[in-house]
Amino acid sequence: MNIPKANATSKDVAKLAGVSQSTVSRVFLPGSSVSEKTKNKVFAAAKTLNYRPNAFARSLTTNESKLIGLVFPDTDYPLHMKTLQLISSELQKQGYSAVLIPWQVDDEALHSIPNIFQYRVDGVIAASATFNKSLYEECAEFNIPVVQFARVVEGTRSSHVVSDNYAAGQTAAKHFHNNGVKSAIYLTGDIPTFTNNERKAGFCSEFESLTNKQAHVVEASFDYTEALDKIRVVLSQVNRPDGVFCATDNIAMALMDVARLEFGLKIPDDLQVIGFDNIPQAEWLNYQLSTFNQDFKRLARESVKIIVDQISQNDSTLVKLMLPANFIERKTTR
Amino acid sequence: MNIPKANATSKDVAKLAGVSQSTVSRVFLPGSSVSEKTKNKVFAAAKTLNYRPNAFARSLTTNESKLIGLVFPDTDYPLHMKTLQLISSELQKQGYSAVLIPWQVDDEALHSIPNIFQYRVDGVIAASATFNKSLYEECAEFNIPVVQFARVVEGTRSSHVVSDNYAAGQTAAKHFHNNGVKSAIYLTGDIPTFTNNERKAGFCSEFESLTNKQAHVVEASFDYTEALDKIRVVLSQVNRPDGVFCATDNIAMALMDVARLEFGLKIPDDLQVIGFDNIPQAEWLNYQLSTFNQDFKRLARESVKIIVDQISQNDSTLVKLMLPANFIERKTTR
DNA sequence: CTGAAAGCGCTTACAG
DNA sequence: CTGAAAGCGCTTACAG
Repeated sequence: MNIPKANATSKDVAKLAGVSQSTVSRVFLPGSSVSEKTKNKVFAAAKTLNYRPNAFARSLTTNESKLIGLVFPDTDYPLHMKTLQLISSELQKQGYSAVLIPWQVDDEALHSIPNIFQYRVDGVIAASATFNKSLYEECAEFNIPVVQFARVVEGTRSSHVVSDNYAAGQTAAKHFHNNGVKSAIYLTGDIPTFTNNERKAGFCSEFESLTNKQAHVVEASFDYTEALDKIRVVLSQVNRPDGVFCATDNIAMALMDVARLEFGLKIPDDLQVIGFDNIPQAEWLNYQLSTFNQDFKRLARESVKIIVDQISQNDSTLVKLMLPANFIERKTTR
Repeated sequence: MNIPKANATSKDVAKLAGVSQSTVSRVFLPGSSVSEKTKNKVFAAAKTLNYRPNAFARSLTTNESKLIGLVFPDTDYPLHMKTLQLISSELQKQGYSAVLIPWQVDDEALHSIPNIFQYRVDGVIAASATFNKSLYEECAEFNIPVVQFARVVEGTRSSHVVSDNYAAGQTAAKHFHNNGVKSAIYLTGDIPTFTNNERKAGFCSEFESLTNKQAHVVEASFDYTEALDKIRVVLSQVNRPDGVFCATDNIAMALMDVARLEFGLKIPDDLQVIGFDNIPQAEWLNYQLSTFNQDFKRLARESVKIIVDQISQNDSTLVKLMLPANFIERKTTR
C-alpha cells in the first residue's frame, strides 16, 4: 500500500486521470455535464489520491462558505445539547456545517464577533436568549441572514422559530382553574426574555379572566441554588399559593424540593406545579412533573429551512413561526 | 451615514489608504514591519469600508485553516454543554474557531466525515466516547492531529486528556471501607468505555484488597429510565448491597429514587451511594450526592493546548495527561 | 462534453 | 518599510 499524498489537488487528479483540471472540478460539482466515462476515470484517480475538494478555494470563487454560525447559550441547561445536536445534523443534511460562536455575556463582545466573520458564514442561527444586539447589527451590516431559535431578542428584526409561549401560559392557567387552584403564581427567573414574558402574560391574563383573581408574579432565579431562598419566602406566606406555574422545569424542581423536604407539603394535594421545557429530569420518579414539551426537532428543522432558503434565494423576507408546545400531564397536577 | 460595501477586500482598502495591497495585508498580520503612519492610514480605511480579512483566502496560502473540528456526543448529558462552552472559548483565545462534527452512532458514517474534511480542519478534539474508529483513521490519513477529551477510544493512538478514573475508583472503595460498607457493587451503564472500565477496575481491586470481599459489577444503562428495572433487581436481592459506586451521577440518582421511593430505604443509613461527574443535580436538595468532580476547565485548557502545540510545532508527539478527579463528599455517604 | 484561461482575496518571497 | 508579482486550489464563462 502506497501512502497517498497528504493533500491532493484537482490538478493532481487531472494528471492521473488524463483530463483537464476543469473537468475534475466539474465531476465534483453536482449537475455538471460530464460523460459517464470520464466521470469514472476521475473518481478512480480521486480515490487513489484520496482527493477532497478544498472548500476554501471553492468559497473564494463561489462566494458562499456553506458555513453557518451557531450562537449558543452559556448556561448548562440540559436541553441545549440536544438542540445543538438537532440543528447541526439538520444543517449537515442540507450540505452546511456549523461553526460555533460561543457567546459569553460578560465578554469583551467586540473580540469574538469579528473573528468569526472572517470566515464569512452564510447565515447565523442564534440559540441564545441573553446576548446583546451587536451580533445582529454586525450581521445586518454584512447582509448575513439570521434566524433565532426558540427565542427572540427584543429590539431585533430577524426571522425566528419559537414555541407558542402565550398559548402555553393560557393552557397552564386553564388546567389550574379546572383543578380548583385558588391562589396561583408565576415563578420565574431573573433574566427577562421575550418568550418568558409571553408565557407569563398568557398565564396571568387567562387566570384572571377565568377566576377573576390575579395571578402574582414572583421573580427568583433560573439557577436552582439561587432560586431557593425566594421559594422559601413564597412558601412561608400566610396565603401560600396552591398552584405555581414555573418558567422552567429547573425552577419547578427547586420548588418541589423545598416544598416537600422543608415544608412537608404534598404535591399535588397541597400544591400543584407546572413546569416548562420537559427536561429529562421531568419524568424522573421523584418529580413526575407536568410540563410543556417543545418540539425541538421541528424547531431545528424549520430554522434550518428558513436560513437555507434565505441564503439560496437571497430572499430577506422575515419569517416568524410559532409552533404549539404540548402539555404533558404527569403527577404534579390533579 | 453611507452604507459600506458589503465585502471590502484588501484591494479596496489599499486604494482608499493610498498604499499597496500587500501593505494592507501586512497591517493585519501580527508581527509584520509596517510604519506606524501607514498602519494608521490603513486602519482608518479599513474601518470606513468595514473590512475583514477573508479567512478562506488566507487559508489558501498559509495552508492552515485555524479551524478545529469538534466531535461531540449525541447524548443529552447535562455536562456536555459546559464542555463545549469551555473548549470553544479556550480555542477562541488561541485564535481558533470550532467546527461542529456531529456524530450519530447509527449514521452512515462515511457521509459526514468527508464533508468536514473539505474544510481542512487543522486538528480535531473528540469529546465523544461512543463513535467508531473511522474518524481516527481519516485523520491519520490527512495527518490531522486529534486529541481526545475526557475519554479514550480503545484501539486508537492519539493524545488524550482524561481524569484519573482508576484513582477515583480506589478513593470510592476506601470511603466505603472506612464507612463500614460490607457489600459493595459497581453499577454501570451498557456501553463499555475505557474511562468507565478504569473506574471499575480501581474500585473493585481496591475494595477487594481492603476487605477481602469481592465488589460485584452490575450492568444497567446510562439512561435513567432504562436503568430502573435493573436497579429494582439489585435492591430486591436477599443480600442487598449497602454501598453502590455508580458510573455516573445519572445512574446514582436513578438508584436513589428507586431505593427511597419504592423500597423505602434511607440514604446513607441503609445504603451509601457515590456517583461520578458532579452534574448540577448532584447538589440539589433532594440528592446531595457524594460524587467526583472532573476539572473540566483544566481538561479543556490542556486539550486545546495540546492540539495547538501539535499544530504550530508540527509535532506529532503523543501526549497523555491524567488529571485528578476530586471527591466531593455530600450526604449520601457516612 | 471538454479544455484553456481568468479570477476569487489573500500571503509571501523578492527587490528596492 | 514598501511595492509588484506569483501562487494557493478552486469555479466559471468562453470557445470548440
